[in-house]
Amino acid sequence: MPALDRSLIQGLPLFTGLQPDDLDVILKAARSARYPREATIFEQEADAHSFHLLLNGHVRVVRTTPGGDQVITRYINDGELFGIAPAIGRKSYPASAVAAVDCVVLTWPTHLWADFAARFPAFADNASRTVGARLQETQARVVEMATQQVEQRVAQALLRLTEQAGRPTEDGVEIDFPITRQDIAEMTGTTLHTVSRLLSSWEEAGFVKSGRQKVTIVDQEGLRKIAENRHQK
Amino acid sequence: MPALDRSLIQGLPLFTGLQPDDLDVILKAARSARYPREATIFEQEADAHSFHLLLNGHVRVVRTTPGGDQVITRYINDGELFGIAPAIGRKSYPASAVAAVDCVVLTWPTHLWADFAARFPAFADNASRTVGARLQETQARVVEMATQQVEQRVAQALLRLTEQAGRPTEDGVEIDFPITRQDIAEMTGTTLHTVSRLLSSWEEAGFVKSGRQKVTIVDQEGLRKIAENRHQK
DNA sequence: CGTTAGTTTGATTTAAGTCAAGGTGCGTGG
DNA sequence: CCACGCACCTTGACTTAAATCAAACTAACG
Repeated sequence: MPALDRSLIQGLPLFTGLQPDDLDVILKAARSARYPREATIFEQEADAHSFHLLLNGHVRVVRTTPGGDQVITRYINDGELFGIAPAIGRKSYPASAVAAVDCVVLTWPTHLWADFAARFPAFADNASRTVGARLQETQARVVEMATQQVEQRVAQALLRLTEQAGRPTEDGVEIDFPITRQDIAEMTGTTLHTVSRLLSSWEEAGFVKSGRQKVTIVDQEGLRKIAENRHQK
Repeated sequence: MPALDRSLIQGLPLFTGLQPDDLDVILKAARSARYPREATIFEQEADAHSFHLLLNGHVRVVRTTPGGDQVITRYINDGELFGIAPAIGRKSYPASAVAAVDCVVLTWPTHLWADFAARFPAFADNASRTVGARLQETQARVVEMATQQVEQRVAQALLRLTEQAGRPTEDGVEIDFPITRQDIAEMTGTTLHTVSRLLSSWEEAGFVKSGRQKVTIVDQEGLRKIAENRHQK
């Protein structure tokens, strides 16, 4: 196995403040793996033996309820940590992680988390900032779910996706991985039917273009008006 | 001003693993204050100059949306940190904190967070576990909002409140601070009318007793059946 | 080229919000 | 100490957003 090169990770926010030597130490302990589209990286409730960093690709984090409903907790993008349950004292993963496209992932055994945190304060710091940021985001989402209508939530979700995973095309900004109506429904707490109707009507109004597992935002400002409930009905 | 005694905080999970001397150092930097019922401890969007520990009482954390809707993010109970925005790299508070009853609060200037974290690894660790736990909780709440009906969410909210702030009485377990129908609505993303109707029907069924700003859970198991959607309609 | 996963759209139902009006317990000021 | 007023609570009637039910269409993949 060729050694992993530190250039893979040295630009990442997670590792700012670390010495090149530190990166090498960290990388030496990592295992890298590829996951094809739709492969499961880890399973909800499974023993949390590892934590992960997404080098390349997009990962869907999904919680399944006892009743069988699924909710997409978040999408993980290039350079982000995921499956960090162990870091916050959990024995098992609270959600499953599935590759939305072919992915390259670095993986470390859980017990190294504490080592890294102790040895590299900047790492501990950055990681804790990551968790903090996710808490903020998640709380914002609770507020959204509590106060906004489906239409606004779906518009907001699309805007966030374009920010995090948008790829400019001639028509506008396309979400850079395959995403179904069902996926969008699971992100926003609605049904695929409602999402389909919304996309149809937005397509008619010229805000988006969409097809099978594909959404392109044509008019961000227009969508933002919907998200903020400032548009003409 | 009399020095704060370390016995005030030494039993708290937040400080496990710290030496008595460490506690003294930490306490020496704290300012303690009392807040009467309904007093604002800090305001959303305000400059986050301090972080806080609730010694005694109950604090409501509330987010207000641009549209003026309010959502109760969480209740803080004895011994918990709050207003730790600075810890996760925020400049301003993302929510307001209001005393639900008369409260005693320890307060430190924000800049000490980094000092404490650097000087007392156990503190950094415990705090980071706290943030992690809140992330878990908040994500669970998103799932709830996305998949459960109002009835189940309200039942669940009451069960959580009794766990965190229940006081046994002859009738059952009473929530240990004044709480309105509106408050419960703001915790669960519904309206005071719907909460009122639910409480009325549960009172009739013998699951709860409630009055002005007061709720007592009489039959936890019964409520749990509702929360998990296992009850006879 | 057939099968299946994903999508669309119409019709109907329903959970919960909104609108409206009174009722009631409690703290305050006279 | 009492009564006045306000904050909180209840309940009925109606409306509506979004779910559910149902069916057909279509793109991609093997």
